Amino acid sequence: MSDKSSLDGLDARMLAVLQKDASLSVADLAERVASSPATCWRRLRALEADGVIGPPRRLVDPAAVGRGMDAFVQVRMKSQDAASRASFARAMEAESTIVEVYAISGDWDYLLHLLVRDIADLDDILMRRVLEQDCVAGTSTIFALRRVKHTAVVPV
Amino acid sequence: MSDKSSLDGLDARMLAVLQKDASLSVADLAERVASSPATCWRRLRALEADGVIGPPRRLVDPAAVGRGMDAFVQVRMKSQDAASRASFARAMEAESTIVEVYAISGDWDYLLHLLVRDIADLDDILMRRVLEQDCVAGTSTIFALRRVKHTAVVPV
DNA sequence: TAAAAAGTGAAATGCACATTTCACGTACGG
DNA sequence: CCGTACGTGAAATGTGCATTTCACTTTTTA
Repeated sequence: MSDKSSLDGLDARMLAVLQKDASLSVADLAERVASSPATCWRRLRALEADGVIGPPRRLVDPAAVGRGMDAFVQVRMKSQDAASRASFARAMEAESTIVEVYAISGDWDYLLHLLVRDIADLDDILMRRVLEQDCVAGTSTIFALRRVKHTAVVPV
Repeated sequence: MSDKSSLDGLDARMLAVLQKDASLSVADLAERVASSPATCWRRLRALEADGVIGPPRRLVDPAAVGRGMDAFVQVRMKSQDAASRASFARAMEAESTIVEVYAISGDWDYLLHLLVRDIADLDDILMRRVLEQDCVAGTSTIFALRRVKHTAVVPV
Protein backbone atom coordinates (compact mmCIF):
# COMPACT_ATOMS: atom_id res chain seq x y z
CA MET A 1 0.00 0.00 0.00
CA SER A 2 0.92 3.66 -0.48
CA ASP A 3 2.72 2.40 -3.57
CA LYS A 4 2.79 5.43 -5.83
CA SER A 5 4.85 3.65 -8.47
CA SER A 6 1.72 2.43 -10.22
CA LEU A 7 -0.02 5.78 -10.73
CA ASP A 8 -0.14 6.42 -14.45
CA GLY A 9 -2.21 8.82 -16.50
CA LEU A 10 -5.27 6.61 -16.60
CA ASP A 11 -5.29 6.19 -12.82
CA ALA A 12 -5.00 9.94 -12.45
CA ARG A 13 -7.93 10.56 -14.76
CA MET A 14 -10.01 7.98 -12.93
CA LEU A 15 -9.20 9.53 -9.56
CA ALA A 16 -10.08 12.98 -10.83
CA VAL A 17 -13.53 11.74 -11.78
CA LEU A 18 -14.13 9.48 -8.77
CA GLN A 19 -13.20 12.12 -6.22
CA LYS A 20 -16.00 14.29 -7.54
CA ASP A 21 -18.59 11.65 -8.43
CA ALA A 22 -18.45 7.94 -7.78
CA SER A 23 -22.05 7.33 -8.82
CA LEU A 24 -21.09 6.47 -12.39
CA SER A 25 -21.17 2.88 -13.53
CA VAL A 26 -17.88 1.32 -14.49
CA ALA A 27 -18.95 1.56 -18.12
CA ASP A 28 -19.66 5.28 -17.88
CA LEU A 29 -16.43 5.87 -16.03
CA ALA A 30 -14.56 4.03 -18.77
CA GLU A 31 -16.05 6.30 -21.40
CA ARG A 32 -15.18 9.44 -19.43
CA VAL A 33 -11.54 8.46 -19.08
CA ALA A 34 -11.26 6.98 -22.58
CA SER A 35 -10.73 3.36 -21.56
CA SER A 36 -12.67 0.10 -21.37
CA PRO A 37 -14.99 -1.17 -18.60
CA ALA A 38 -12.80 -4.19 -17.90
CA THR A 39 -9.67 -2.12 -17.48
CA CYS A 40 -11.41 0.47 -15.33
CA TRP A 41 -12.86 -2.24 -13.17
CA ARG A 42 -9.43 -3.77 -12.60
CA ARG A 43 -7.77 -0.40 -11.92
CA LEU A 44 -10.54 0.48 -9.49
CA ARG A 45 -10.03 -2.70 -7.51
CA ALA A 46 -6.26 -2.13 -7.52
CA LEU A 47 -6.66 1.41 -6.21
CA GLU A 48 -8.88 0.09 -3.44
CA ALA A 49 -6.46 -2.71 -2.59
CA ASP A 50 -3.54 -0.28 -2.49
CA GLY A 51 -5.42 1.99 -0.12
CA VAL A 52 -5.35 4.90 -2.56
CA ILE A 53 -9.12 5.31 -2.38
CA GLY A 54 -11.60 4.38 0.29
CA PRO A 55 -15.18 3.21 -0.04
CA PRO A 56 -17.71 5.51 -1.68
CA ARG A 57 -19.02 8.12 0.72
CA ARG A 58 -21.81 10.67 0.92
CA LEU A 59 -20.46 13.96 2.22
CA VAL A 60 -22.82 16.18 4.18
CA ASP A 61 -23.12 19.93 3.74
CA PRO A 62 -22.49 21.28 7.26
CA ALA A 63 -24.65 24.34 6.68
CA ALA A 64 -27.58 22.12 5.75
CA VAL A 65 -27.49 20.41 9.15
CA GLY A 66 -26.92 23.47 11.28
CA ARG A 67 -23.15 23.26 11.50
CA GLY A 68 -22.41 26.23 9.31
CA MET A 69 -19.57 27.71 11.36
CA ASP A 70 -15.93 26.75 10.93
CA ALA A 71 -13.62 27.48 13.85
CA PHE A 72 -9.89 26.90 14.19
CA VAL A 73 -8.28 26.56 17.58
CA GLN A 74 -4.57 26.60 18.26
CA VAL A 75 -3.49 24.77 21.39
CA ARG A 76 -0.36 25.00 23.50
CA MET A 77 0.52 22.10 25.79
CA LYS A 78 2.09 22.21 29.22
CA SER A 79 4.26 19.26 28.35
CA GLN A 80 4.73 17.06 25.33
CA ASP A 81 5.37 13.71 26.96
CA ALA A 82 3.85 10.56 25.52
CA ALA A 83 1.16 10.31 28.17
CA SER A 84 -0.06 13.85 27.53
CA ARG A 85 -0.10 13.36 23.79
CA ALA A 86 -2.05 10.13 24.07
CA SER A 87 -4.60 11.56 26.46
CA PHE A 88 -5.02 14.62 24.28
CA ALA A 89 -5.47 12.52 21.16
CA ARG A 90 -8.08 10.45 22.96
CA ALA A 91 -10.00 13.58 23.94
CA MET A 92 -9.91 14.79 20.34
CA GLU A 93 -11.24 11.51 19.01
CA ALA A 94 -14.10 11.62 21.48
CA GLU A 95 -15.48 14.92 20.19
CA SER A 96 -17.18 14.65 16.81
CA THR A 97 -17.36 18.42 16.44
CA ILE A 98 -13.57 18.45 16.16
CA VAL A 99 -13.13 17.12 12.65
CA GLU A 100 -9.40 17.67 12.17
CA VAL A 101 -6.42 17.85 14.51
CA TYR A 102 -2.86 18.51 13.42
CA ALA A 103 0.36 18.61 15.44
CA ILE A 104 2.04 21.71 14.08
CA SER A 105 5.27 23.64 13.88
CA GLY A 106 5.59 27.17 15.25
CA ASP A 107 4.35 28.89 18.39
CA TRP A 108 1.54 26.45 19.03
CA ASP A 109 1.46 22.68 19.40
CA TYR A 110 -1.85 21.73 17.80
CA LEU A 111 -4.28 23.12 15.28
CA LEU A 112 -7.92 22.03 15.59
CA HIS A 113 -10.68 22.41 13.03
CA LEU A 114 -14.19 22.43 14.44
CA LEU A 115 -17.62 22.44 12.84
CA VAL A 116 -19.88 24.23 15.30
CA ARG A 117 -23.46 25.46 15.40
CA ASP A 118 -22.61 28.90 16.76
CA ILE A 119 -20.25 30.69 19.11
CA ALA A 120 -21.95 29.34 22.20
CA ASP A 121 -21.45 25.83 20.86
CA LEU A 122 -17.77 26.53 20.28
CA ASP A 123 -17.30 27.97 23.74
CA ASP A 124 -18.96 24.96 25.28
CA ILE A 125 -16.72 22.47 23.46
CA LEU A 126 -13.61 24.54 24.10
CA MET A 127 -14.31 24.55 27.82
CA ARG A 128 -15.52 21.02 28.15
CA ARG A 129 -13.25 19.09 25.77
CA VAL A 130 -10.10 21.19 25.41
CA LEU A 131 -9.39 23.56 28.30
CA GLU A 132 -10.50 20.95 30.81
CA GLN A 133 -7.60 18.75 29.77
CA ASP A 134 -4.89 19.34 32.34
CA CYS A 135 -2.17 18.93 29.74
CA VAL A 136 -3.44 22.03 27.90
CA ALA A 137 -1.74 25.31 28.74
CA GLY A 138 -3.72 27.69 26.55
CA THR A 139 -5.62 28.22 23.30
CA SER A 140 -6.26 30.80 20.62
CA THR A 141 -9.39 30.79 18.49
CA ILE A 142 -9.84 31.85 14.88
CA PHE A 143 -13.28 32.09 13.32
CA ALA A 144 -13.96 31.53 9.67
CA LEU A 145 -16.02 34.42 8.33
CA ARG A 146 -16.54 32.71 5.02
CA ARG A 147 -15.60 29.61 3.06
CA VAL A 148 -13.79 31.00 0.04
CA LYS A 149 -12.87 27.56 -1.24
CA HIS A 150 -13.60 24.11 0.07
CA THR A 151 -12.84 20.88 -1.72
CA ALA A 152 -12.22 17.30 -0.71
CA VAL A 153 -10.36 16.64 -3.95
CA VAL A 154 -6.72 15.68 -3.54
CA PRO A 155 -4.68 16.87 -6.53
CA VAL A 156 -3.41 13.96 -8.57
CA MET B 1 -32.67 23.43 0.31
CA SER B 2 -30.69 23.78 3.54
CA ASP B 3 -33.99 22.96 5.18
CA LYS B 4 -33.01 21.53 8.53
CA SER B 5 -36.60 21.26 9.71
CA SER B 6 -36.89 17.75 8.30
CA LEU B 7 -33.91 16.13 10.03
CA ASP B 8 -35.26 13.48 12.37
CA GLY B 9 -33.56 10.57 14.08
CA LEU B 10 -33.75 8.27 11.10
CA ASP B 11 -32.17 10.83 8.81
CA ALA B 12 -29.39 11.32 11.33
CA ARG B 13 -28.71 7.60 11.53
CA MET B 14 -28.67 7.33 7.75
CA LEU B 15 -26.24 10.23 7.45
CA ALA B 16 -23.96 8.73 10.06
CA VAL B 17 -23.69 5.56 7.99
CA LEU B 18 -23.55 7.18 4.55
CA GLN B 19 -20.80 9.61 5.46
CA LYS B 20 -18.57 6.68 6.27
CA ASP B 21 -19.68 4.19 3.65
CA ALA B 22 -22.12 4.69 0.81
CA SER B 23 -21.37 1.36 -0.82
CA LEU B 24 -24.22 -0.40 0.95
CA SER B 25 -27.37 -1.24 -0.95
CA VAL B 26 -30.54 0.50 0.11
CA ALA B 27 -31.69 -2.76 1.67
CA ASP B 28 -28.51 -3.10 3.75
CA LEU B 29 -28.71 0.53 4.78
CA ALA B 30 -32.29 0.00 5.88
CA GLU B 31 -31.25 -2.88 8.10
CA ARG B 32 -28.40 -0.87 9.66
CA VAL B 33 -30.67 2.01 10.60
CA ALA B 34 -33.62 -0.17 11.56
CA SER B 35 -35.97 0.88 8.82
CA SER B 36 -37.34 -0.40 5.51
CA PRO B 37 -35.78 -0.23 2.01
CA ALA B 38 -38.66 1.84 0.64
CA THR B 39 -38.43 4.42 3.40
CA CYS B 40 -34.64 4.62 3.17
CA TRP B 41 -34.84 5.06 -0.58
CA ARG B 42 -37.30 7.93 -0.23
CA ARG B 43 -35.32 9.61 2.55
CA LEU B 44 -32.15 9.26 0.51
CA ARG B 45 -33.69 10.99 -2.48
CA ALA B 46 -35.08 13.72 -0.22
CA LEU B 47 -31.67 14.34 1.34
CA GLU B 48 -30.19 14.63 -2.13
CA ALA B 49 -32.94 16.95 -3.31
CA ASP B 50 -32.52 19.14 -0.23
CA GLY B 51 -28.79 19.41 -0.85
CA VAL B 52 -27.95 17.81 2.48
CA ILE B 53 -25.76 15.19 0.79
CA GLY B 54 -23.93 15.21 -2.49
CA PRO B 55 -23.26 12.38 -4.91
CA PRO B 56 -21.20 9.42 -3.71
CA ARG B 57 -17.48 10.14 -3.85
CA ARG B 58 -14.21 8.25 -3.59
CA LEU B 59 -11.82 10.13 -1.33
CA VAL B 60 -8.11 9.78 -2.03
CA ASP B 61 -5.46 9.25 0.63
CA PRO B 62 -3.03 12.13 0.02
CA ALA B 63 -0.06 10.18 1.35
CA ALA B 64 -0.75 7.41 -1.15
CA VAL B 65 -0.35 9.80 -4.06
CA GLY B 66 2.69 11.68 -2.80
CA ARG B 67 0.84 14.58 -1.18
CA GLY B 68 1.59 13.59 2.39
CA MET B 69 2.32 17.06 3.73
CA ASP B 70 -0.31 19.43 5.13
CA ALA B 71 0.58 23.10 5.24
CA PHE B 72 -1.43 26.04 6.53
CA VAL B 73 -0.75 29.53 5.31
CA GLN B 74 -2.13 32.69 6.84
CA VAL B 75 -2.43 35.63 4.47
CA ARG B 76 -2.67 39.36 5.08
CA MET B 77 -4.04 41.58 2.31
CA LYS B 78 -2.99 45.08 1.39
CA SER B 79 -6.59 46.06 0.89
CA GLN B 80 -9.92 44.33 1.20
CA ASP B 81 -11.83 45.94 -1.66
CA ALA B 82 -14.12 43.84 -3.81
CA ALA B 83 -11.70 43.68 -6.73
CA SER B 84 -8.88 42.35 -4.56
CA ARG B 85 -11.09 39.75 -2.95
CA ALA B 86 -12.37 38.55 -6.30
CA SER B 87 -8.93 38.34 -7.86
CA PHE B 88 -7.60 36.52 -4.79
CA ALA B 89 -10.48 34.06 -4.84
CA ARG B 90 -9.83 33.39 -8.50
CA ALA B 91 -6.17 32.66 -7.82
CA MET B 92 -7.14 30.26 -5.04
CA GLU B 93 -9.55 28.38 -7.28
CA ALA B 94 -6.89 28.00 -9.92
CA GLU B 95 -4.48 26.11 -7.67
CA SER B 96 -5.57 22.56 -6.91
CA THR B 97 -2.94 22.17 -4.22
CA ILE B 98 -4.85 24.73 -2.16
CA VAL B 99 -7.77 22.64 -1.00
CA GLU B 100 -9.37 25.01 1.49
CA VAL B 101 -9.49 28.77 1.88
CA TYR B 102 -11.23 30.63 4.69
CA ALA B 103 -11.68 34.34 5.29
CA ILE B 104 -10.90 34.63 8.98
CA SER B 105 -11.14 36.83 12.03
CA GLY B 106 -8.03 38.01 13.88
CA ASP B 107 -4.63 39.26 12.81
CA TRP B 108 -4.73 37.68 9.38
CA ASP B 109 -7.26 37.86 6.56
CA TYR B 110 -7.18 34.36 5.09
CA LEU B 111 -6.29 30.86 6.15
CA LEU B 112 -5.20 28.44 3.42
CA HIS B 113 -4.90 24.67 3.67
CA LEU B 114 -2.50 23.09 1.17
CA LEU B 115 -1.68 19.49 0.31
CA VAL B 116 1.91 19.55 -0.89
CA ARG B 117 4.54 17.03 -1.88
CA ASP B 118 7.31 18.58 0.19
CA ILE B 119 8.66 21.90 1.36
CA ALA B 120 10.03 22.81 -2.04
CA ASP B 121 6.58 22.25 -3.48
CA LEU B 122 5.05 24.51 -0.86
CA ASP B 123 7.61 27.23 -1.47
CA ASP B 124 6.96 27.08 -5.18
CA ILE B 125 3.19 27.46 -4.80
CA LEU B 126 3.56 30.16 -2.18
CA MET B 127 5.77 32.22 -4.47
CA ARG B 128 3.93 31.56 -7.68
CA ARG B 129 0.27 31.59 -6.62
CA VAL B 130 0.12 33.61 -3.42
CA LEU B 131 2.95 36.12 -2.96
CA GLU B 132 2.85 37.04 -6.62
CA GLN B 133 -0.65 38.43 -6.13
CA ASP B 134 -0.21 42.16 -5.73
CA CYS B 135 -3.10 42.35 -3.28
CA VAL B 136 -1.17 40.16 -0.83
CA ALA B 137 0.83 41.98 1.86
CA GLY B 138 2.38 39.02 3.65
CA THR B 139 2.06 35.41 4.78
CA SER B 140 2.91 33.10 7.64
CA THR B 141 3.31 29.36 7.19
CA ILE B 142 2.48 26.56 9.59
CA PHE B 143 3.50 22.96 8.86
CA ALA B 144 1.59 19.98 10.06
CA LEU B 145 3.98 17.56 11.71
CA ARG B 146 1.34 14.88 12.02
CA ARG B 147 -2.32 14.24 11.41
CA VAL B 148 -3.69 13.48 14.85
CA LYS B 149 -7.27 13.26 13.63
CA HIS B 150 -8.76 13.64 10.19
CA THR B 151 -12.35 12.97 9.31
CA ALA B 152 -14.76 14.12 6.61
CA VAL B 153 -17.72 13.23 8.80
CA VAL B 154 -19.94 16.16 9.73
CA PRO B 155 -21.55 15.58 13.13
CA VAL B 156 -25.31 15.12 12.84
C1' DT C 1 15.51 -11.04 -31.13
C1' DA C 2 12.55 -14.25 -29.02
C1' DA C 3 9.97 -15.83 -25.06
C1' DA C 4 7.64 -14.54 -20.87
C1' DA C 5 4.86 -11.40 -18.28
C1' DA C 6 1.65 -7.96 -17.77
C1' DG C 7 -2.01 -5.24 -19.39
C1' DT C 8 -5.98 -4.48 -22.65
C1' DG C 9 -10.82 -4.58 -24.46
C1' DA C 10 -15.01 -6.80 -26.72
C1' DA C 11 -18.41 -9.68 -25.59
C1' DA C 12 -21.02 -13.11 -22.62
C1' DT C 13 -23.07 -14.19 -18.06
C1' DG C 14 -26.08 -13.96 -14.33
C1' DC C 15 -27.73 -11.75 -10.41
C1' DA C 16 -28.25 -8.17 -7.17
C1' DC C 17 -30.43 -3.98 -6.82
C1' DA C 18 -33.16 0.31 -7.48
C1' DT C 19 -37.71 1.52 -8.05
C1' DT C 20 -42.83 1.18 -7.81
C1' DT C 21 -47.14 -0.27 -6.14
C1' DC C 22 -50.50 -0.86 -2.73
C1' DA C 23 -52.69 -1.33 1.64
C1' DC C 24 -52.13 0.21 6.16
C1' DG C 25 -51.10 2.94 10.46
C1' DT C 26 -50.55 7.40 12.47
C1' DA C 27 -50.70 12.39 13.38
C1' DC C 28 -52.82 16.42 12.72
C1' DG C 29 -56.57 20.11 12.06
C1' DG C 30 -61.11 21.39 12.51
C1' DC D 1 -64.27 12.73 17.38
C1' DC D 2 -63.84 12.22 12.43
C1' DG D 3 -61.56 13.00 7.80
C1' DT D 4 -57.58 14.29 5.38
C1' DA D 5 -52.83 13.96 4.45
C1' DC D 6 -48.69 12.03 5.08
C1' DG D 7 -45.20 8.57 6.19
C1' DT D 8 -44.48 3.57 6.42
C1' DG D 9 -43.15 -1.17 4.90
C1' DA D 10 -43.90 -5.77 2.50
C1' DA D 11 -43.79 -7.52 -1.73
C1' DA D 12 -43.58 -7.51 -6.91
C1' DT D 13 -41.02 -5.77 -11.13
C1' DG D 14 -37.72 -5.63 -14.58
C1' DT D 15 -33.22 -4.29 -15.87
C1' DG D 16 -28.81 -2.14 -15.27
C1' DC D 17 -24.53 -3.42 -13.89
C1' DA D 18 -20.48 -5.80 -11.91
C1' DT D 19 -17.72 -9.47 -13.03
C1' DT D 20 -15.43 -13.03 -15.91
C1' DT D 21 -13.60 -15.05 -19.95
C1' DC D 22 -10.66 -15.20 -23.79
C1' DA D 23 -7.96 -13.79 -27.56
C1' DC D 24 -4.92 -10.14 -28.51
C1' DT D 25 -1.28 -6.36 -27.89
C1' DT D 26 2.30 -4.25 -25.53
C1' DT D 27 6.19 -4.26 -22.53
C1' DT D 28 9.89 -6.49 -20.23
C1' DT D 29 13.96 -9.25 -19.73
C1' DA D 30 17.40 -12.42 -20.80
